[in-house]
Amino acid sequence: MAGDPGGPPPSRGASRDRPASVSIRDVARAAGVSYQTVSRVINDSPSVKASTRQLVLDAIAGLGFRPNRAARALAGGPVQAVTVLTSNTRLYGPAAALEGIEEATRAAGFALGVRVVESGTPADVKDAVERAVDPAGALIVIAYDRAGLATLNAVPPDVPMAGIVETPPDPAQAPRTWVWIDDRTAAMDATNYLLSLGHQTVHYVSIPTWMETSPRAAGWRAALERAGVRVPKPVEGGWEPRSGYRAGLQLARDPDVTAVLCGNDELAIGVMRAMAEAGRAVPEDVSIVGFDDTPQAAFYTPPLTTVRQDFNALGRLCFAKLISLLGQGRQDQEPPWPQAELVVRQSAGPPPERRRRYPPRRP
Amino acid sequence: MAGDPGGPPPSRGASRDRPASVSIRDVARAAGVSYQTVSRVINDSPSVKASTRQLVLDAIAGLGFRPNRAARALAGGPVQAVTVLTSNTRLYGPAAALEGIEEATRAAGFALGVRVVESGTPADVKDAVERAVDPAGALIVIAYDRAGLATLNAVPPDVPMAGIVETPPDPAQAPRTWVWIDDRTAAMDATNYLLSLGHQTVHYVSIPTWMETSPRAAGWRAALERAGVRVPKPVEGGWEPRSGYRAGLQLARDPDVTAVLCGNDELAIGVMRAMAEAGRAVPEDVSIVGFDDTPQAAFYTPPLTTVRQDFNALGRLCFAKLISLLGQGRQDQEPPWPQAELVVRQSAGPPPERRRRYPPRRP
DNA sequence: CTGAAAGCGCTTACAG
DNA sequence: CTGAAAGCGCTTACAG
Repeated sequence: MAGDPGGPPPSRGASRDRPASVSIRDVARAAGVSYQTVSRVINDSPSVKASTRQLVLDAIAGLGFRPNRAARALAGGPVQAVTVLTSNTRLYGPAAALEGIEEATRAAGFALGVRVVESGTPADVKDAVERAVDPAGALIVIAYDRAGLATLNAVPPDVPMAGIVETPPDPAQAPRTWVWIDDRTAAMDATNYLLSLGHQTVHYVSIPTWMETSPRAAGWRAALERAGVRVPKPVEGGWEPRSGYRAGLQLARDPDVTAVLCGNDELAIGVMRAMAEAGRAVPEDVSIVGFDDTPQAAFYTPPLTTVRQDFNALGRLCFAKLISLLGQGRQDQEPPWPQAELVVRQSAGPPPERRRRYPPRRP
Repeated sequence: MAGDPGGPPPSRGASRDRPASVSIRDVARAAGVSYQTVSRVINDSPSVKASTRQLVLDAIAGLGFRPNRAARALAGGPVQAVTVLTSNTRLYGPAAALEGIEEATRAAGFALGVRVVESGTPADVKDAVERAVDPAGALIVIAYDRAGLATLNAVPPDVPMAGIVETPPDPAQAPRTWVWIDDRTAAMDATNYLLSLGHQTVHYVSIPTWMETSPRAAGWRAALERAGVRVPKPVEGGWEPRSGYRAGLQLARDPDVTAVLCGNDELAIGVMRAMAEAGRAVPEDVSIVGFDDTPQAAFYTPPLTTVRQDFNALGRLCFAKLISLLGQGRQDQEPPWPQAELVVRQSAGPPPERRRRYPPRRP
C-alpha cells in the first residue's frame, strides 16, 4: 500500500513545493490520541501514561516521524541549535575546536551552524553576528584573533553565548562564559627545557603581535627573566607556515640564535624550512620548539618538540558550559579542562658549543 | 525613548523566554503599511512601489529588523539553508571544501549547517541523514570515503542535494549533481615526471584501499603501463601521517624502491619520516611525490613535489551547482571546475645510480 | 500596487 | 494524565 496510485507523483521541483512530511497530527491519528500528547512524548514530558507513550512511540517509528525544527523553534521550544562564529575554520586550533564542538552537539542532538567572520571591521562583525543570532539558537565564538574578539564583544548580552579564548577577558567587564587552555606554565616548561639544554637564551616567534600578552608569550618571558637571562625581542610571526618562514630567515642571520620557541606548529615548520635553507641544522645548530602538537608534528624531520593543546577537548568543554548556561545540563557533568603539556621529541637539543661535551641525542 | 520605563527588564533566563525580537508587524506599523507589504519588500517582490519600498526599508533599518529564519522556513519560503554531511571536518580535503562552501553560502545569504557521519554503518548513516534533512534546507555530501558514499546513497531522492566525490558514480543509476576534481591526468603527469627522472618504476601508497580505482591510482597505473614498466603492488595507506609512516617503513626495506607517489600529502610526510629513520635520504636515495598541496607542503624539508587540488574552489562550485538545482541561480554563473596540477618542488630527483652522471638539483 | 485570510508544525499555558 | 485553544513570525494565494 503505497498511497493513492493515481494522482501526480510527489514531485519536488526547483522551488517551493516541499515534500509533505509527516506531522504530529498524523502521528496522533495513527496512535489514537490528540496531537498535544504526541508533543508531550517527543518532549519527554513525565505526565504521559506509559502505555500511551508506547502507542505514540510505535506510531512515530511506523510513520518515520521527525519533528520539524523550524516549527519547534518558532513555537518557543528549547534551544537546540548552536552557531559557531569564527574567523577561520582551517587552521589547527579553530578546526580542532570545531571538531570537538561538532561531536558534542551531535551527542546532545543539537544542530550546528558555522559562520566565518571575514574580518574585524565593524561592518563584517555586525553582519556576522546579526546573521548568526537566532532567537532559537545559542552562540559559540572562537576568539583567537582580533576579528574573533571583536565578534565576542558585539554579541548582545541577552544572547546565550560561550567563548573559546586565548586568555580570559576581564571578568568584571563582561560576566560571560569562557573556556581557554592555560598554556603559560607549559610555555615556561618549554623555555626552561631549552635553557636546561644549555642555550644562552630562547628566541620567540609570535602569533600575531597583538597577542604578545598571551599566556604563552608571558610564560616564555617569565622563564627567561626568572633565569636571569637576556630577553630577546620577539619576532613577529603570524598563523601560517609562510610567516614562520619569513621569521626564520631573519633569525637564521643571527649566529647567536640557537633556540627558538614558536607560537604554533605551522610557524615552527616555516622556521625549520628557513633554517634548512640557511644551512643551519635542526637540532644540531639550532633548536626549535612549537606549540599545539598538530597531527603532523610528530612526523616532521626532525620530529617536533612542542606543547600539546587539546583543542578538540576544549571545544567539547565549551559546549558543555553552554548547555549548563542554557539550563539543560549540570555543571558537574562538564568534562575536565584540558591541560597544555610539553611533548619532547627531537627538534631541540644542546647548543652547538655544548655538543663537543655532550654527544647529540641521535647519531 | 527606550520603551516602558516600568516593567521587568528584558530578562533572558536559562530557559524558554526569548528576547522579544522585532517582527514584520512592528516594521509595518512603523512604515504605515500592512505587514504583507513588508514581506514583499524583504523578499524582493517586484510589485511594490518604489516609495513604499523605501518607507519599509527605512523602518527596517530604524528598528534593526531581521527576518526570523524559522518562521520563513515554516511558512514555506525559499530554501536558504544548507547542511554539509561529511565523515571528517579536519583532514585537508574536506576542511578546504567546507571552507569554500562556507564562503559561498555566506555570499548567498544561506545558513550553513555541519553534521559529521560517524561511520558508514547503516545506523549512523540513517541517523545523520534524518537529522540533516530538513524541509527547508538542502544538502551537500562530501563523499571521499565509505561513510560519505553510504550517506550519499541514503539521501531520499526528493531532497535537493549536491555531492563532492572522488569520481562520479554511474550517472544512470543516480541522476544527481556531483562535482569532483579529475586528477587522473595529474597522477599520470606525476608518475611520468618520476619516470623521466630515470626511475625504473614508481611505487604507490594509497588512500584507503577501496579507493584503488580512484582516478589518481588509475592515472599512476596507466602511466606505468604505457611506459611498459613493472607495476608494483600498491601499499595500503590511509588518510593520516601515521599510515604513511607505516607504509614508508615497509617501502624503506626494499632497496629497489627509489620513487614513491603518495595518495595525499599527509601520507607523504609520514613516508618521508620513515625514510629518514631508515637512513634513506630524500630525494637523493628516494623520491617522494604527494597529492593535494596542503599549506604546509611547500615548507617540508625538502619542500614537497605534489599535485595541487583546489578543494576550496571545488566547494564553491558545489554550492553554485546546488543553487542552480534549487532554481535560484543560473548555470552560466557557475565558476569553472578546478584542475589538478603537478607542482614540482624538491622532494623528487634522479635515482641514486643516475646521480653519478647528473649532479643533484641542490648542493 | 496593496490589504485581509489562512496556514506552515509545533509549543505552552489553560482546562478538565 | 489528556484534550481544546491560542499563537510563534512568516509566506503564499486570493481579493481588491
